[in-house]
Amino acid sequence: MVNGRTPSVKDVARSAGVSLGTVSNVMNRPEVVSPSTRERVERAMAELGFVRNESARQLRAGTSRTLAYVMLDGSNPFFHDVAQGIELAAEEADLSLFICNSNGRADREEVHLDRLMQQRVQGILITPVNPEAPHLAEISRRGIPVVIVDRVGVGGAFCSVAVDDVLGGRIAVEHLAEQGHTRVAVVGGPESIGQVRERLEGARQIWAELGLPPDDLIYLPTAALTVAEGRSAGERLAGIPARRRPTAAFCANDLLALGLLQQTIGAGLRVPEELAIVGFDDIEFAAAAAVPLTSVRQPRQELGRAAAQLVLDEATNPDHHHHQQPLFVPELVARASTVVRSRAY
Amino acid sequence: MVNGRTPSVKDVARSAGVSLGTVSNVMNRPEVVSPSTRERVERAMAELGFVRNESARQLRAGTSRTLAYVMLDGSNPFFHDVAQGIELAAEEADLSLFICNSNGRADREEVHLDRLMQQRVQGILITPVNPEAPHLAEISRRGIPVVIVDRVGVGGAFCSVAVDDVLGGRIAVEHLAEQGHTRVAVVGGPESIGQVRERLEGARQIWAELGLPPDDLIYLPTAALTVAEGRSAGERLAGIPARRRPTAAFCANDLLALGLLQQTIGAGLRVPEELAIVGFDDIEFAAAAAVPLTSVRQPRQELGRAAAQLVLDEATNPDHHHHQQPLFVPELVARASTVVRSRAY
DNA sequence: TTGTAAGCGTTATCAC
DNA sequence: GTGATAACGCTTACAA
Repeated sequence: MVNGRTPSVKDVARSAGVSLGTVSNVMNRPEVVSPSTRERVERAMAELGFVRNESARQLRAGTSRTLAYVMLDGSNPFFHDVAQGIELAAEEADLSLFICNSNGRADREEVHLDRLMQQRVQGILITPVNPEAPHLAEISRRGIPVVIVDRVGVGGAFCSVAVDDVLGGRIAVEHLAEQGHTRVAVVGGPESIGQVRERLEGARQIWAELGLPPDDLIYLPTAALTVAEGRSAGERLAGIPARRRPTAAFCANDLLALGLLQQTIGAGLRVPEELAIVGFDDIEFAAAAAVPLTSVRQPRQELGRAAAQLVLDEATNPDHHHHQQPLFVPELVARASTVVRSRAY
Repeated sequence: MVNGRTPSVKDVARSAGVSLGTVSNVMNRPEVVSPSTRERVERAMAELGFVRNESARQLRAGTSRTLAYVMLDGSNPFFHDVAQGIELAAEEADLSLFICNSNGRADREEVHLDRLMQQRVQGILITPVNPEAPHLAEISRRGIPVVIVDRVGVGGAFCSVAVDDVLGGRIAVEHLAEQGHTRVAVVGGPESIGQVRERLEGARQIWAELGLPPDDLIYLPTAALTVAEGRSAGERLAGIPARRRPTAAFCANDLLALGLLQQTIGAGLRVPEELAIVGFDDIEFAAAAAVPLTSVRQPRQELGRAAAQLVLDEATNPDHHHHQQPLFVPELVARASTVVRSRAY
């Protein structure tokens, strides 16, 4: 603290009896300054409590040290796990991570993106409300690397990291069919969400391939991917006459599945004996449910980590030209909500 | 885009045929520039795709437009709800929010705080690993407002926003006593976490006041506040001989309670008939459990919002001198995990 | 109402 | 190995 002001390189230089450039060298290329002066400078820094001003650094250097992730739904732990993976990768690259949450609203998303551009972040990771929204392309055109997370960018306009959602829907329903179910509900919505669309599509595909009658795959649409909507779907399910009622349900995500599970058990039905349930994402709370939930596992942290690596490559590697769109393979984790005897978590 | 470079105020000025200062005025004090020039400038900005450089702004203006929150545990939804409350308040003040996660590790916390100081954030909200750590006081001394969230700052050194944890422990155990329980387990740890210490202390206080024998309040320590530790506590509980076994448990947070609930139901016991369970925090997943969980509710978003207001007050109000430490009153939300008939969510 | 110019704290390019 | 010095893009007096 120098005279009420927070100390600058200039103050450090004066206090250490060296020039301003030397102080900068100590911070940015320590190998170029002699050990003795370096030590003197470092002591001065410590004494004055010098903290480098990142704005000035960034302005001069023209390069920021932060990445950003714009989440789609902050109340879904899935996205926090993704964020955690990004954070790990960012940490390794010695970068800070800005986490924002659009809460599924396009206008909030735009506000956040706007701010991030002003901050000149080094790259933006985003699970977008709509991957085709023009502002995303616009940002990319400005030279800020954009990577779509948990969704495939359209037309190869961006790098993206995602899981094969269609395949995910297939293995979920295939698993139910293997358990002998011949009337299955698919629960999810709104279909404006791409992930939902594809998971449901996968379910329908495999159902047809298995030669099962289309009418026995019953679609229960929901207004959102939330626990509450899962409960409401459960009530609708209960309203179906017993001989037409599905014996199993595939939910487009774990939040829905948890809600459905709660409603079902609360109504006195046994899971999986009277209703088997499969979720999607495999968040931690899926395994922690009273009846541990079978779920289609996404490699949550890995998704984030891979996305961060892609964005860094695009930011720093001059011959990053063709956008990459790796698709991870989802994996079914069978637990007690579909398998009668197993108590495995 | 000018010449491959991202356009600056200078470019806008030239393109609009005005001076650089006028462009700045359009952004910062539009009322001072005539409508016609303003419109001309705005058109030029749009045409060039001008985006203000926040680093430069911050460097010159000496004031940053971001707040930061350092969470204690990113895998606990409670903290995300707090963060959401902060974000709402930040949004209203037109500020960005940096979210970091120390994951309970002091070293990660320091790294984050260091970065935040370099960014010259306007204020730091933190649920610290240890509120007495010297680096917190150090930051505060430098003039960056620090507000402790979900914990009371020691010795009035900081503003803080928290819930009365002792009271929370009291109402939880009082509720169990009212339901007729006379042997109760308290589950939680490590005691190095202040919140845990106080919640357990409240439980012991009321137990003594009710005149119940100390030996009938059985402490089951845990190594962390996680679902897995809750399960493990459940196993230990099951190992207690039936006539000594508690008929109810108070868990220091909902994650533990959820784990305990799962283990208990998985072992074939009925909740609440054979074991009643109370959690703490009232995260969304508490209400969503198969047997909806009774919990001590913290006003999660409100906590964040209040903390943000405090930090802003400290940052902008010159006569913010005495640190405020509002204590919110926790509230018991009774659900099916303790109350036999109720199916209320 | 508009224009001019002096920095903000840092980095990087040169001479020394 | 070290020390001046010119930017970086913006805000804000102050002058016109």
